[in-house]
Amino acid sequence: MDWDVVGQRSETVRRANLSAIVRELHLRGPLSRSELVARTGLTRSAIRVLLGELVAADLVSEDRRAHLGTPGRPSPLVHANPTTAVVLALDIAVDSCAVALVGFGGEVLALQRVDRPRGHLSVADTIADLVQLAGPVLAPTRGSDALIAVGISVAGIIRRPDGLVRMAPNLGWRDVALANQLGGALGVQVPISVANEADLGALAELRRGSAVGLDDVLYLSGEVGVGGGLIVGGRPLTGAAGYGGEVGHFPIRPDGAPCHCGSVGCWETEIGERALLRQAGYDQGGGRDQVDALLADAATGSPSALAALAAVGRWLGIGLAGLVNILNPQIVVLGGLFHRIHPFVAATIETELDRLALEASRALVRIVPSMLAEDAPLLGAAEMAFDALLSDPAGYLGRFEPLAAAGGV
Amino acid sequence: MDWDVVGQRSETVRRANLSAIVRELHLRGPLSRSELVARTGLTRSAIRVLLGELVAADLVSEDRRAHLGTPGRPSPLVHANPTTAVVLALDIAVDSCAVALVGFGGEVLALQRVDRPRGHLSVADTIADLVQLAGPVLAPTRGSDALIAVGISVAGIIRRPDGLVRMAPNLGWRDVALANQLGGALGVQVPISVANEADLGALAELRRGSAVGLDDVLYLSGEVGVGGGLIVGGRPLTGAAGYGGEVGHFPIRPDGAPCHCGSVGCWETEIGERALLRQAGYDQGGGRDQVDALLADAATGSPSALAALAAVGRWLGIGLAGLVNILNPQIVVLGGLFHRIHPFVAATIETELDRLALEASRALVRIVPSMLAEDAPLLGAAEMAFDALLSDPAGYLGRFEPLAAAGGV
DNA sequence: AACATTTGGCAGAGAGGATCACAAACCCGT
DNA sequence: ACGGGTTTGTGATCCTCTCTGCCAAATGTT
Repeated sequence: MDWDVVGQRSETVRRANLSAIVRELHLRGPLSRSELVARTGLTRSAIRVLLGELVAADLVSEDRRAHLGTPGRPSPLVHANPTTAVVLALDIAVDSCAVALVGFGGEVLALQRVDRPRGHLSVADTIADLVQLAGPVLAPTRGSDALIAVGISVAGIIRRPDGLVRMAPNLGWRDVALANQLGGALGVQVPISVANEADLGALAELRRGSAVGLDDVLYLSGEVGVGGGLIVGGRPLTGAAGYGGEVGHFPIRPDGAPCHCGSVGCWETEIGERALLRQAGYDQGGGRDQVDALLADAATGSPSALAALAAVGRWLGIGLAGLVNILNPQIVVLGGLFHRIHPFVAATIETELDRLALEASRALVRIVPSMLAEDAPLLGAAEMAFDALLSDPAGYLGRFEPLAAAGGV
Repeated sequence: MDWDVVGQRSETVRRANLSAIVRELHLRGPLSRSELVARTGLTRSAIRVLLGELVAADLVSEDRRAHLGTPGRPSPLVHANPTTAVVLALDIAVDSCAVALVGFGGEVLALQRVDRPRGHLSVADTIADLVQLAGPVLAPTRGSDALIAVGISVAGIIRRPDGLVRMAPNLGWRDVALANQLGGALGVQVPISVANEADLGALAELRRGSAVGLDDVLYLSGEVGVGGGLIVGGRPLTGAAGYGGEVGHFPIRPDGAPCHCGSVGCWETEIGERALLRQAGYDQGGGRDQVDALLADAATGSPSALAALAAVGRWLGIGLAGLVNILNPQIVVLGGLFHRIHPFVAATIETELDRLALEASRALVRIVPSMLAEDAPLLGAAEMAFDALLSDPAGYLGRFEPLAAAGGV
């Protein structure tokens, strides 16, 4: 049921403390030793020993910090080494594919995104595209042990914990064991995890974006469909099998239009890309270019474009009011399509929230556009890939030591 | 952000292990020592030392178990002592008030419920009623240190962590600091926690009811209003300030009827008690008696009663489909009103779920009536009151020792 | 230049669980 | 009834990890 039904021992303490240090350095950036002491509540001695191991493993480095004018012996600045441990992140979106190499500490060492024609691309073709894209990005890591994991974001319903792609309607996929196939194609031997694009967008905003430091977050993702990523009490809501967060398929208008999912009146049918384009009189299947055109027209005051945005904004507000009531989040982050239309819908959303949401929850929530924009799911995939290192650094300490690896015991 | 940013030490390990043992005994009932060894993963030696402390504090006892036919030395049965540590639970519902005394291990030592006329009862009157009700129940604990905490369930929106009753529309309360007032009136010096009735119903079903052993649970509560209690990843979803779970106010029919909360088309306006009674042609304000009459009529085949139940069942299914999509729970537990009408709506709900919910999540969820029925929130309040003991038993070890208490150090 | 302040370094202490050998208590077969 | 096999409780000792306390180092201040 939870971690605490399993017995703890001294080793557990070490692991937790090492994890706390590594997590702080990865998430909050460089810190002095004394700041680490303050943050973790450990003593200088304990920090020293633990840091010693991390330094020996080349995961972190200590630098003499420039004098900062305070009395007392200066504390060296500890920072994560971005090239000792890196992860590969992949994003399989509807209009594009992307790949990134992210170093421990969060530095983005490389990032490539290519647009793709919309439509049902086969799994094999997609994998070929990704391998081609990842090749040069991955090149610097060949021959070293720096690559520790791969994370993949997919616009679809993904089963946890095995990462099976149960259904990706906009890709035309069903029950695809993506991790296995990609692992072989990429020629990497590290763990590969797959997750839903919205869930990873939420994780990215939580760790690197507009929700840093918060515990209860709703990330709303708009690709062709509408997805949601939920952070509850500081941790991702996955549900029983990883299918949680599908807010786009709440039947918000049960007498409304049929949804491609088989249901009727889903929120997506009112706020999705197709709904927006249809109401504004654009080609529903046109995708990204059509949305660009719509936004350009709206900027020049086109009444039909503005009316369509107002309608979508209204339905956005209605649905968000319900979700705010259910989840009582501190922040709602608008990603994807909603990030792009945010300037045109922000006021309407606030109005609807005032009208419909419970006062207590309403007063606490802010609605903001995504900070990471299009790259949120990609960077979230990287963060997911770092999770194993962050929660148990001890398991990784042996693998980076360049000297100890050569010599025997 | 989370527990693991704070440094761990040996003492933490002891606390966690003690907590694991106490939790197992409280939640799973009597276990042999060897079963505890298996469950916690600790060694016999460690279990022995930890149990020694618990026995010395009189929190648990060891009995020679009746021989059970297996070879090897028999392992003594360890069980929680129900009278060493007890909690008082109070339930302030719309139609009734209840009080219970629950012992460590979960035994209900006393339970009293009294009906109350519906309407706006003052805080002072309610407190007086509760004190009168609690008096005899609490009598056996006077003069001892057995009472460790009080938990209160209220049909309203409660702020965490201080338990302020922000709004209880069916009681007519607003911003009531209930814990302070009740503590004085009851004459107890122990911590008092207050929480929402649906949240506690969910907790009770998770620990003692139909959701035992599950991690993702939606408890749907129907008093006059409709509330929800969510268990996500094994722990309660509270949201940023404790207001989470208000599923009754999802705008499921935005062109529908105004809700007393100020919004329009809330789920509650379609499935709440008033909606049920209205559609069946009964007095909306009649409350419990009217519902009983409706159910009796439905049992004899009354078309209007059955039609109203069918309509409510349909809207129940529609809303649950959305919630199942969002939360991907393993189980949905119907409490309160929905527990009572379950036989009449179960089939309709399942049909609507088949029609509207995403296949992946739909396949995993079961819809069941509450096992604990009317007492779920009350028993949940008791479980909440036990939380401090379960998560840090070490803090309580000193207070029960009858011998050590007398002699000083 | 002397002092105050903060921090790193290091040895010893303390806490807590694991290990291991042994004894106790049960079963079963003869 | 008796001895072997099996499982479990007991207790001494060991191992791991952090804390405590003292000293040295590095900086600012007077």
